[in-house]
Amino acid sequence: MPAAQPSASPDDAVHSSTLRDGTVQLRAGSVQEGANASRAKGRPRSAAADLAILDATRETLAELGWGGLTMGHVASRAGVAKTTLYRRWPSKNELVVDAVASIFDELVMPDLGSLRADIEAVVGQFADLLARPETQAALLALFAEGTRDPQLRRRIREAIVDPQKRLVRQGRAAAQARGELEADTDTASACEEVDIIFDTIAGTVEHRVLVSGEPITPAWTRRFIDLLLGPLIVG
Amino acid sequence: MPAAQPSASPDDAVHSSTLRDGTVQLRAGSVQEGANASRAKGRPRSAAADLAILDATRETLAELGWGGLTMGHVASRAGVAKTTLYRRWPSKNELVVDAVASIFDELVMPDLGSLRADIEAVVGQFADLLARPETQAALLALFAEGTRDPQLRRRIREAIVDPQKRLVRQGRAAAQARGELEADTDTASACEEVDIIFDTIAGTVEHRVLVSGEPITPAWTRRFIDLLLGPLIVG
DNA sequence: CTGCTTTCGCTACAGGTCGTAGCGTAACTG
DNA sequence: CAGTTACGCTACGACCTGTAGCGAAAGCAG
Repeated sequence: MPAAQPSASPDDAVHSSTLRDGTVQLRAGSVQEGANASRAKGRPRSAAADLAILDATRETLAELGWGGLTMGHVASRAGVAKTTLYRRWPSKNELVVDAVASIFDELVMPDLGSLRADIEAVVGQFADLLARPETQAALLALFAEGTRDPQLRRRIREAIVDPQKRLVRQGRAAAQARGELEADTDTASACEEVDIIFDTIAGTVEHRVLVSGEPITPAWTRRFIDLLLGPLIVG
Repeated sequence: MPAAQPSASPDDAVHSSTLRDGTVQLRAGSVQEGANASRAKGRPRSAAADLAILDATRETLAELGWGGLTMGHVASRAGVAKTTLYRRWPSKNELVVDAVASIFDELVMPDLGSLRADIEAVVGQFADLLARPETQAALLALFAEGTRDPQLRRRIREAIVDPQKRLVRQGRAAAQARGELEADTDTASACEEVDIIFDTIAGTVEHRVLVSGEPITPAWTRRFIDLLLGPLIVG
């Protein structure tokens, strides 16, 4: 269990989330402003090193894939000592989660005036994302590790999966406002609906691209949406 | 690229499938019975060792997961020298493909009298399969490696993915015979339809179980099928 | 400016895995 | 019997992991 110390270090929360304890700390001025509880005593960590490491991780991932990604390799590529990596991330998995999570933030729900057009646009964005080498190499490898390590799976869900469910919620809300979808009856049922739709779209596109290895063409997207948009349309 | 030589050895085809050439040979008495073309000169390979290795692979996979699976570990567990593994499989990936492929052969299309019931049954079988530790540990890890190695991806498709499309074809044919689905207009379009349906069902269930980490309940299955069975039903 | 604290890069290390090579032996064929 | 091939064993070099110790650098408090 080599991951013990870094979570005790005060600034693990710098990269947006928890390591193993449940607490999430925002950066900013911590609890009391003047006090600076346990921060800012000695030499501060180099923010430039953080960025260089994450960039080097993404680049190496794209070139050599998951198996070729070595902590030593990333370190030398980032112009940083290997020990510096281990001071920030306890293992390769955690590093890659942080390096990859940001990629998915570029997905947006456009609101193009119809549910079909909205889904088509998001599927297209997602397909483009999955076509990139670093995403391809990282995503399934992360998911695979997640099946073994519940802690890691939780982190993946918090950092990558769950945030993207906003797309489904936004798309549903827009379609409901247009009258394309019925309004929600109860909240719990709506949540399950969101989960199902998300698993369906994400799972199908991932399976198509990453497993079957076939590209996402506009024609395919149309047929896929034909399959989905049966019982959902109200009129 | 250490995987070059073993494929030259004459009996790589012994384990049920191809290594890198496209040919698939069953074991049994090979092509001509008396002739034994290029086989049977020296000491034959132990079939018991093959089975022991594949069993040991599945067991180790279930216990230690992909990361914990070591060639040396598998060898000693199977009561076999490590070199014997490398004489048969060029790498861990290839070994695991063979060890896992057979698991999926147990899926069957039941023909229960309605399309909904058929899908429900197959989804249930698939969910049970994905709940097993060795499947969980292996499947995503294999897919992940496949994104890096086109050769391996082809093997995975041939050994694991494509064979299961029979389920979709059988289910569609049965539903068409019952009049639940329209008959196919042209063959190419039907093939694409099969691909889409397969990616959708497999991808969604995998995403639900392996990524979201939520169980497949009967209620979930019903809602998922509600989502699918819109435009497909003819009446 | 002088301590105090923490991070930095560097080197070295033990432990483990990979995949191969060489050896003597076992099994099977003609 | 000789010839051929697989077998188990041992050893090996190369690589990666994650940690430890060192001197130096970078901030902050007084």
